Parts: sequence; structure tokens; C-alpha cells
Amino acid sequence: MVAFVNLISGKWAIPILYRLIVEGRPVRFGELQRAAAPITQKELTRHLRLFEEQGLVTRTVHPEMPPRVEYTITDLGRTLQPTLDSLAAWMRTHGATLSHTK
Amino acid sequence: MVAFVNLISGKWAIPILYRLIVEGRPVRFGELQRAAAPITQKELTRHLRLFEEQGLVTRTVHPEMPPRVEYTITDLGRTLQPTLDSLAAWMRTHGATLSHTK
DNA sequence: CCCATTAGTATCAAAAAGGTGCCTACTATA
DNA sequence: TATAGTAGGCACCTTTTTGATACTAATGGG
Repeated sequence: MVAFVNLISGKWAIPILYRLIVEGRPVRFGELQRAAAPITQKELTRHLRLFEEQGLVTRTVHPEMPPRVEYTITDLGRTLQPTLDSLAAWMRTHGATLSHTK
Repeated sequence: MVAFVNLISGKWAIPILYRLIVEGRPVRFGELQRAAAPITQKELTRHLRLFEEQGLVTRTVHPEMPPRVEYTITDLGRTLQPTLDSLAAWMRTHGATLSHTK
């Protein structure tokens, strides 16, 4: 199970993946960045590259200017939906209960 | 949802919590350490303190020698079960698919 | 010429996580 | 007497992760 943590590791992994799943369509880089704000470009890029490597996401480059790159959830990535739904539901129900002490 | 990642952050959080949930009874420190091997004392302690702070786990010290400290999942902690079950199921089904490139 | 746009890369710095070794208190056992 | 076992604390160090900033390419608009 340690591997799962590895997979969704990184502060931003879950929000990014969830967004891609919810949208179900190709999503542009900038859109993802706004969805997972305040993530930096660098971190978003890094996460997306990891997901691509794991086969969770597909990357499509449109050779235009300004550049347009779209990310789409794969079938494998989509299998995460029930789990992420469960996460989201838990957060809605119990999220407020948690202390946010740093 | 970033908060969730925060909650279960750390390589070991999920295995520890899951063990506590599955057992459902007070579990000793050493037992948890073996369950989440090869975690170090320091990290296990840190995680358990965090869980305690979040109200997911109760810590009970028995003033004996050698010391005995037991950790028990709380009601709040138990609400994580369906989500963690889902995680575990996903790993069983798709875990092997993932690349483990570092 | 200046500026904005997009999806990055490069570089540097800071913060978080993790590892190691040493110490304790008391008991039991060899 | 020496040693092991328990659940840590504390100090020090290395590695990993995250973040902040500046920079770029190719085009369109003013």
C-alpha cells in the first residue's frame, strides 16, 4: 500500500487527477494550474510527467503559438474515480473536523 | 482536497492507519512498527502524534516497566475505512500495472 | 518597439522527510 | 554482572520535495 502513496504522492496529485477525471475531456495546462492553485508551473509539470509515466494521463501537444498542450485521463486513470470520490466525500464530511495546526 | 493529502501525508500514514482500523483494538507501538516495517521509531512516533492531534487515534500510556503504550483508532478514524478499503482494492487490481521507475 | 500569451526549462533556496546513533528507566533472565 | 526488551527523546546529518524567480519561443496587437 506504500506504493499507492507513492503514486498519488505530492501535495497536488489528488486535486490534479480528480479534475482530469471529473472533466473527462482534454484539459489544458493552464486550466489545471488554475484548478490546483496555487501550484507552480514546475510542480504541475512534474506531476503531469509522473502521471504520464504511470499511464494515468495522456499528453497531447498542439504545435501552435502560443503553445497548447492538453492532458486527458486514460482508462487506467479513470479506474481511480471511485477511490477519489470516496476521498472527496470523506473530506466534505469530516474535513472541517481536522485541526490545521502546522 | 489538498488537506486530505496533508492528513494521510507521509509514506507510512496509510499502512499505519489501516492496520489500526483492521485490528480495531489497542495496538502497541512495537506491533505497529513491525506492521509498517521498515519504518523507523522516529517516523512512527511522528505519524502517531499527528494522528492523535487530528483525533484519528488515541494514545494510552500504561505506567509499567518496560513501558507499554497503546494506540487505538477513534470513531472519526474509523470513518476512513471505506476510503482506505477502496485504496487497498485499487492497489490489488492495478498496483502491478504501475511502473516503479524512480 | 513593447507587451501579452502559453507551457514549459534552468537555477537557486528553503522546508519537509527520513536515517543513525546515543541515552533513559526498570525488570527479567542468563 | 551483563544483556535484552520497550517506547520513546535528542542531536546531527543527508536526501527528497517543494517553492520562487527568471528566462524562452513564436506570434499577434497597439
